[in-house]
Amino acid sequence: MSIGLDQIMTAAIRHLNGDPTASMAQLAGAVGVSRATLHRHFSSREELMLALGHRALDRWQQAQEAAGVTPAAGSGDPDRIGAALTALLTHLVEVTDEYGFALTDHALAVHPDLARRSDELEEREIALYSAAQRAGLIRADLPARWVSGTVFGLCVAVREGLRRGDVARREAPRLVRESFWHGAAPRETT
Amino acid sequence: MSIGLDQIMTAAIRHLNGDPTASMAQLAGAVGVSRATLHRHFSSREELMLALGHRALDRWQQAQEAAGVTPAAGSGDPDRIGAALTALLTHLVEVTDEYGFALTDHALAVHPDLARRSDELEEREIALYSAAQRAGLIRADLPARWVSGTVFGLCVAVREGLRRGDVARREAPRLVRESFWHGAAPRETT
DNA sequence: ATCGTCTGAGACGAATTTGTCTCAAACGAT
DNA sequence: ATCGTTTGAGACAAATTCGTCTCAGACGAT
Repeated sequence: MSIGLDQIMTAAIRHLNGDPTASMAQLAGAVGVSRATLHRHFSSREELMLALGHRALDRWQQAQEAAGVTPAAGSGDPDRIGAALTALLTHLVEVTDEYGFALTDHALAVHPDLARRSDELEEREIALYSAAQRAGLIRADLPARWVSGTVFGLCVAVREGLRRGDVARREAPRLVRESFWHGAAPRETT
Repeated sequence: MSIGLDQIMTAAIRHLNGDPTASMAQLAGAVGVSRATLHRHFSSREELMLALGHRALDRWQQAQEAAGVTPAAGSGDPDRIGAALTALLTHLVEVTDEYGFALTDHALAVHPDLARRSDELEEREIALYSAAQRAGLIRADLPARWVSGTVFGLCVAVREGLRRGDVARREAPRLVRESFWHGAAPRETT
């Protein structure tokens, strides 16, 4: 069996998180495999990036499913929607930690298949934010699409913070949650 | 005089905002100039990118100065600090609109000079956020450095929103302001 | 021990990009 | 009209990356 696809992809992603422009040779080295072997698994660089992109989207999708995004949005139940939102944010932080480079990599955003899937996943989240607005959990004076954008922005912020060591991994979920819900203004202390 | 450096850089940045991996030939075409002429002004690609990076940082610095970031932080006056924060957010949105690609471009982040300047500018903003915390304008249970990160994240969100047409240009400042200060939770209606 | 499979090392050509160079044409100022 | 400057077009070599290929060695199963 030698080496598994998963190990290759995992190591490649880890390396790409640090250097998004790494060549196939660099990636092979980082994986601990010869360039020839890397090409035996992924016949071209684009194929590798496509696979990595799909993997990142898989994880994103799993995060949504684990949080019960779509069922919660359809239920209209404020409690379920609130729970789904909280769970989603936590899961998204984890995905960001693993697949951070995918957030801003241009090559991925350009690929039609990935873009389509990404849009699809985003729409599901927007549906959740819309449902949350109807349930009174999220303010209605911000477009749900923009709310989705702020979550994306917070993920980028987490990625940067983790990369530079400014943010402790165990603190990240709380920071995102607090910033997402309440921003930077002081809480109204009762 | 023929063509000015400013025009070249402006056109190059505009094009790089859409395609961050554009080659010198593509940039020359976008500028409306031959590749030879582009090389007469910037002897290498790295030199061009360095100049563009410095230009983006210039604009960022101008935004800070126009908002009076450092003086406000030093004054300790809550009113001045609050005004500086509001002004800063507005100016940052403008800079993001013009130099969005610089937010996430890897080549720029890697350059030592640019990284140093960027860190310096960020520290000034963090000083403002710290001062705002001491003045009670920003909650103290979030690290000032993280608050700076959220602003960065909101800028990335604005860039994406503008690029995809999800966010109207004139709406952007309000969205950023609201999200930064109060997040997505419904405002406590009095 | 042998066979089949997988791997690493490396050579190879193709394609792209970069930086340099030359030369002819266009342009403006005098 | 002429001179000096600037430009565009294109040729050129060098470097990098990519994808393919070959070949020898390592490995496990039988």
